[in-house]
This record gives sequence, C-alpha cells and structure tokens, in this order.
Amino acid sequence: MSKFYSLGEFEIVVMATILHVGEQAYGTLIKEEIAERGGRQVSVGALYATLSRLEAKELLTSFEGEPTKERGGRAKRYFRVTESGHEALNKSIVMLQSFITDLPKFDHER
Amino acid sequence: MSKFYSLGEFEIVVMATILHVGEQAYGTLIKEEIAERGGRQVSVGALYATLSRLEAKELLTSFEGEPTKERGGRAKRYFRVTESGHEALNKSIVMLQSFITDLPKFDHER
DNA sequence: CTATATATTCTATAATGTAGAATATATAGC
DNA sequence: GCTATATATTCTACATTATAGAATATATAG
Repeated sequence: MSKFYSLGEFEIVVMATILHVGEQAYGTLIKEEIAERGGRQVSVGALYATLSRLEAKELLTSFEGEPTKERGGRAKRYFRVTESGHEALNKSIVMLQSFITDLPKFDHER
Repeated sequence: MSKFYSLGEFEIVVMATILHVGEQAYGTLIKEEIAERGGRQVSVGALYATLSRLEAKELLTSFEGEPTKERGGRAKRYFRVTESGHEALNKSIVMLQSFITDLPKFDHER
C-alpha cells in the first residue's frame, strides 16, 4: 500500500529526467540533462535537495558508484525510480495532461 | 518587457482551467472544474491563494461581477488570463512536455 | 430580521523550489 | 608524499508554492 504523493513541477522534471537518462543517472549528469532538455538552469542545491526528498518519499532509491576514472573525484550516487515512484509520476502526468490538452486558443480581445 | 515566471504545478492547473472555463471563470466554478477534470480535491484556501498570487504577478486579472440571481450570496470575482499569463503558461507547458514525452517504459527489474 | 446560500478573504503551516558555499575524494604531476 | 585540480555531493539558508479550514461578506427567501 503505497501512499500517493502529488508531485511538484520540478519533481516531475527530475523523475522524468532520470528515466530518460537511465542507468547512468547520477546527480551531475541529471543536472546537465535537465539544462539541455529543458533549456533551464539548475543549481546543484536545487537538484540534490529534490533528489533527497524524493528518496525520502521512496519514489527514488540510490546507491554509491565508482568515481570517474578519467580524472578522479568523488564517487557518484546513482538514482533509480522505484515502482511507487513510477506510479506517482504517471498519475501526475495523466492529471496534468487532462488540464493542458485541448487548451482553447488565446483570444486577444485587446 | 514581461518578466518570466516559471509556474508551479498547481499554478499550471489553475491557469489552464481558467482557459477551459472561459468567460464564466470565477473562484468557486474554477474549483469545481478542477475537481471534475482532474479528479482532485481543492480547498478554497488553496485555490484563492493561488489566484491572488497569479494576479499579483499579472498573469491573471480579475473584476467584480454580479451575485448569483438564483439564490443570492456574495458577488463573484471573475478571472482572465493576461497576455503574459498566456506566455508563461505556454512556456511552462512546452518545457514540461519536453520532459514527459517519450518517457521510456518502466523496466520491472524485480 | 433571521435563516440560508453563495462566494471570497484571512490566518497558519507544510512542502517544494532555489542558490551557492562548504566539504569530500579521486588522480596527476612533481 | 604533497599540492593542485577535477569531480561530485552535502550543507545551510531562505523564498515561493501548496494546502486547509475558519472567518467574513453579502445576497435572497420567507
């Protein structure tokens, strides 16, 4: 019995991006992918705070990976969407679509 | 020169609903339409707070109308989406669509 | 003038969104 | 082994959005 959480706008972006990126999804790469796909700048703080909150709600899980071999640096933390994360994302998307599809055209009355 | 505001999830819902409802868009009707269209309960406080914030950002305008003739009661406050409101909504939708379209299927690894 | 229906505003609080500094940790090169 | 540097995440702080429900306003019916 998984509790339903309605996702915020940025939460939807983050969850969807992890699915797009797939197995290689870790913080910095997710951040770059969001910037590229959405033409939108994201601060590290914004992203990691959201990742942590989604993990706390069990919509994501994470595990430690290896540091980049090329040049070193800190180890990556990889993220996966959980099954209830998928449900929450799908529900949020379906719900949003019901509002944003077939929008009447803007009627420039002045 | 209109400043761009990225809309929150509920803000998108509210803006889109006003467009769907059209000329008759006032608080209580918007609330009912959201409940019906999205299968989602909305408290009066949640809705009016959002309407006020959107109006403060000039993404909506409002004007006083007449009270309901059928039984009386307080006058309605009608809402209209402004031109910059339209822009903001469209940008938010396009941005979101770039994330939620062509989502890879969930791969039930366990 | 009181009961009731309709509608919005007010008061509080929780959750989400956001930024940037601080920290951790790996490799390269001397 | 140090030091510089690259990579990556965590921490700290605060702003904005989201949310609920009580309180208030105001119209008509009787």
